[in-house]
Amino acid sequence: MIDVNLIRNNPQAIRERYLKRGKDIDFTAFLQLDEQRKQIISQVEQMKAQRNKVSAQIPQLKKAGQDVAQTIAEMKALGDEIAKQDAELGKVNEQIRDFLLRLPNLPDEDLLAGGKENNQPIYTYGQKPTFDFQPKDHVELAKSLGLIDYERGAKLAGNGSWIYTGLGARLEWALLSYFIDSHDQKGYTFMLPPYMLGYDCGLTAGQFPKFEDDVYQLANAEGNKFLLPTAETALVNYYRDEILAESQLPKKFYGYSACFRREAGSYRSEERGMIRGHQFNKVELFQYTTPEQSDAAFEEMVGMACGLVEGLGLHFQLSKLAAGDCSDSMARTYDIEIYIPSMDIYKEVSSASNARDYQARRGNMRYRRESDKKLDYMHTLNASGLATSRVFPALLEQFQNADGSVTIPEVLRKYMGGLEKICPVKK
RNA sequence: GGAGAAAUACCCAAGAGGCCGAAGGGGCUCCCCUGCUAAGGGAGUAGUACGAGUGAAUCGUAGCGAGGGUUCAAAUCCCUCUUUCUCCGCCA
Repeated sequence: MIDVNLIRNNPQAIRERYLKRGKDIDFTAFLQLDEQRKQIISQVEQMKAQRNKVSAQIPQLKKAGQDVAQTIAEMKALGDEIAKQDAELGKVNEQIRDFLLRLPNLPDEDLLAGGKENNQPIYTYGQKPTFDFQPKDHVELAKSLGLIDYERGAKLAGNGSWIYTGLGARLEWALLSYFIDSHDQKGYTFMLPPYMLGYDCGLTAGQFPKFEDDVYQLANAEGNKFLLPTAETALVNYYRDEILAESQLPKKFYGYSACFRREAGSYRSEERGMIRGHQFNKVELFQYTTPEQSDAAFEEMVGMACGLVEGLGLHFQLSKLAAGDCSDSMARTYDIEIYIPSMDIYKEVSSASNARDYQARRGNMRYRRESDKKLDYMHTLNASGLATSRVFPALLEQFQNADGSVTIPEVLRKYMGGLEKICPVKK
């Protein structure tokens, strides 16, 4: 949610900032509603003040032995009018709230306008691997090495599901362990959140009400629960409706969770195997900061995510996303795109974003400033660190050898009993 | 899943339709006394959101877990929900 005053003060300027996202938003009707709201509030509060005043007098009049029937009748009428106006106000407020909740975040000023085509690669690590043999894609590799069972995954849970088996499970787990150890060394606190979250979590994160269909809703759970699409959705709600002291910030967390996404209507046919599934593993970095701290925090988190991929020795590029390609809740996003040889494209394994105060406003998460003791909204930031299930296929493809084996990166070996190489299984 | 109890300000806690924005403690802040890591006395201590006003002050409205309802008037009565605790059952 953005600051309403921005719209009140200069709707044209805000409209222009949204145009960078490719969204033309007309605030005329909203501003009328906003005026209407103020009018009703003034009226209804005057009436309530009157009612409070007279109600306080009634017991005194009674004590004095006066007849209060007439006064009570008047107050009854006033009460009815108040109820009517309150209902009207409720409706207006609801419309205002809905409008604001559906507004995306304002993109940072320095972002290029437009969509994907205007994303800018700003850093590259390593280079495209070259093979003096016919390289396999990750699906073939995972099968021949006995790491993934796609068929039985589909048998159990349908298209878009797979099962890690044996060394495949070990490798996935090794990646997670590597990420976890790295983040812990940087002073981030490990969190394991619930996977089933209440509706308000989605509201704060910015997924709801606009993108309710992107997640799995739990039909017979108590309350309005859904399966989290990322640990961010949980972590961003940790301090919902709370006020922290400035000295407590920044708060640095990372969480692991399986992530569940419907991916309805996705490009699954061109994305074989584990590139896009309904369930995948991801470690997520998260920070709560003051506005002054958030730029530095963003750089730190991008750096950590890049560091992980570099530690694995995988070729990737870092892209600064154009305004229209940032997700709705985010003011700026950098993607780490890892190279997938079989597709000859770069695929996102990490998305680092600064939401600024957008999520904090939705979740009412504030801090008290030292300087003037006033309350202000925190900034929230997140970065995948990393999506294991995207790194896995890139790793298989980039580190495959002519004999069909895959070399395990140095940093993962201690998590796999020192194993250096995974070799094809004999049938 | 079944039965019961509870939710009040930073913390503990009173409160049972109007005199309650809320007694009393504790803590914290300031002041006095004393004088020196003790004790005593006094004062202050909802924060917040919204509206009006404005450099400010100030006024109003909401707010006793949340949301509804009854009433001229609700912390107080009624309904729904959430959370916590105790007991039983079941289970990793």
